[in-house]
Amino acid sequence: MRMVEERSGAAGSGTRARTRRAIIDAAIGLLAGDPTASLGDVAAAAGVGRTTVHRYFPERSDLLTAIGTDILEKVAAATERARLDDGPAAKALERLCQEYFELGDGLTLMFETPQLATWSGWDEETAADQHFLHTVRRGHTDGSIDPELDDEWVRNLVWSLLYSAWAHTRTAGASKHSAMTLCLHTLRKAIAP
Amino acid sequence: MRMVEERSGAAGSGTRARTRRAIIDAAIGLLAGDPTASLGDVAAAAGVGRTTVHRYFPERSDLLTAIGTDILEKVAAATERARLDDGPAAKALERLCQEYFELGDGLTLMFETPQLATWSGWDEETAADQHFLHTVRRGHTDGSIDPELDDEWVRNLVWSLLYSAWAHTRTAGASKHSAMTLCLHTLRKAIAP
DNA sequence: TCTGAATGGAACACTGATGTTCCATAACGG
DNA sequence: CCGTTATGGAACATCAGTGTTCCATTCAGA
Repeated sequence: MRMVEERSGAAGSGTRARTRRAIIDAAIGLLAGDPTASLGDVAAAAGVGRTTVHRYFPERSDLLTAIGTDILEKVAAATERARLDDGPAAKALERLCQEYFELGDGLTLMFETPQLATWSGWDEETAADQHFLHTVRRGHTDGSIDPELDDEWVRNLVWSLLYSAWAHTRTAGASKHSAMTLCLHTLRKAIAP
Repeated sequence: MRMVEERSGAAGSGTRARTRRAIIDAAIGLLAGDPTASLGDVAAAAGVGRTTVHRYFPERSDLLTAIGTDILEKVAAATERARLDDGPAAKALERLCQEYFELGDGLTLMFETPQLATWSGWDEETAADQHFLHTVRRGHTDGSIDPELDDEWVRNLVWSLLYSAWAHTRTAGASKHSAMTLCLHTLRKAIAP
């Protein structure tokens, strides 16, 4: 008999948690490149047997859900770190941009995998999303963000720029840093009043 | 015995050409929403039997190739219409943006379907692509485009903005016109020196 | 009208992914 | 060190999509 560790979806720490993470991380990296990759591929990428993948995620959809949840958590954490309420809203968005950029493949997945969006907690406005939109509106009043630009438009814009930045590192072989510089430079000019 | 009409991939005009178009158009609309849609779904969407689809495109990859070619042609035509060499480069890009916007679902497909990009004539620089990059560099010298912005970055930026604009019409339920206005407004500010 | 072209649908074989079960082995942890 | 726990791999049933063949029917156009 063992302690009940998995009470709220978060597995206890130990061997299981580590394996679980390995599978999710491998899946994110792999699916970002090819959303149709098979579970066998995921298993291979994670360095575990296909059976083990099924042991942790009985159905493919279970894995997708876990990935979705995982990314949402990362987004929430990144939003937290950006301290959106500090200083001018425009500056806050730039900080957020940098934080989100670190999500890497998770970013690509959110863009290219509508299947993830199918899962429940997505278009239902996240707390992070609400916070983002609110910050844009704050920018409208504190004069640091162009009032012509809709809050939802700014959100879409930020995501697009981030996607572009990643694409830029791949297609133009630019360094992460220079891509981020271009990204921030562009964002700053785009949202300036 | 009949005239040899299909000499260069472009089927002759008549029943065959019309059916072919119906299939390609349906496929573009469907795959934009779900890149994994089956050929049976495509057939249903086109209002033809699955057998007929296979008659025109023996393998799935043949259909994908045809779609890729079709979109490339549309892009080329749109580039033509934008008259990139007329007036200030920045204005030229705005015109191009408007033309590309009309590609609709084709736009989404180019973004979300790397499988299409797998096919030959993609990252091999298209004439349209060359023309685009050249126009950006022209903008650097004629002073209408921020010299800080790499030509490839501007290209990625334009595509991202277009994608954002379409996403905006869906998520925010904005009209095509207002989305385009935001898009152009943002582009103008982003590339201004 | 009349003929060849175009189509739809059924039936079939084939393939790759999925999900399950079972068992032997390896690793972990007390 | 030993028992519990986790794992890998093989074998299997199932399923959906794919691609093919054949035939009866419909349609287009001369």
